[in-house]
Amino acid sequence: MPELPEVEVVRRGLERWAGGRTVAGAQVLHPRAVRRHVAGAADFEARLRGRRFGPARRRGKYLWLPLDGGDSLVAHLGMSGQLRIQPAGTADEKHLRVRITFEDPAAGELRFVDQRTFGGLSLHPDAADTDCAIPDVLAHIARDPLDPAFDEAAFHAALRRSRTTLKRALLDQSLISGVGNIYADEALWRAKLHYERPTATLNRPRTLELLGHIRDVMHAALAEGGTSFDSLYVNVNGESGYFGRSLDAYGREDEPCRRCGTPMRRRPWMNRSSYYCPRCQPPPRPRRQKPKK
DNA sequence: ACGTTTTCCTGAGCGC
DNA sequence: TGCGCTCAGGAAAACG
Repeated sequence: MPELPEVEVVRRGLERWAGGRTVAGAQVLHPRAVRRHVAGAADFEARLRGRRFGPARRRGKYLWLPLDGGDSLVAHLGMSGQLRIQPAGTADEKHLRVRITFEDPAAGELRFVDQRTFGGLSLHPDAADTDCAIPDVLAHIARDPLDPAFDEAAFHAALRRSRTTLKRALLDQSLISGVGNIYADEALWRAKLHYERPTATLNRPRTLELLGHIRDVMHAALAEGGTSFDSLYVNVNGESGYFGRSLDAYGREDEPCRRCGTPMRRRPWMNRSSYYCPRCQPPPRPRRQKPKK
């Protein structure tokens, strides 16, 4: 389950191993892996041939490689996606979905491997109305907290304006991108905030503190060289990262809170789970709807 | 227009 | 041994 730091590691790997190279051919082995390329697998393959990759870019968990001529190859790893550079002739992975070969085959081929096929590749033109070059399909994705241009004031204003709850807001890609279930729980634990706290109750310093914790937990992951929760994630060099040792909240049901020792809790939340410390992160007092007599 | 729910997909893990 | 069930996850479509 790659989160933003893992995706950043993949970006760096793509930049080093695919940037500047020219595509010899592309082979789609599973149509679902290119389902977001609406013109279809054959079109995807045809339009990649002969194109040269520019420097790899990222926003949130989306990756893209600009192509000479204007479009970009957009990638999302989903839950189980991997991008790997493999020597030509290496046995196909069981869940190999797309293979991209280059005009300099000695430097290896690019493979998209994805067991659960939530991820995928597609080609898109750049958005016309943005100051920075970004594929049109990503124009609605907010900047991520590691982006120097992330607008903290606008994020705080959005929290104040909205009537939603904290974790929902953290996972809302139009407000802030790149925060997944794991790091949302980690950052909320660090900030001692409950996941169902109404966003409008945060004052500015509290919002900034929460953003600081999000960045801290992501930087910590990056410092470990890109991390992951299980072996499904592999970076472009085929090395798997692991951040499990550093998790303070996610997956720690019934284990003692590392701050106060209280057993951590897990609660069902939006068809998944939220982990929190009931003492450090007390639930918000239910808003009184109508004063009962 | 907004917030919420459902959907997509596969394999690991579990109870029986 | 194997069946059927639950769970995991991001993001977009569908729903209210």
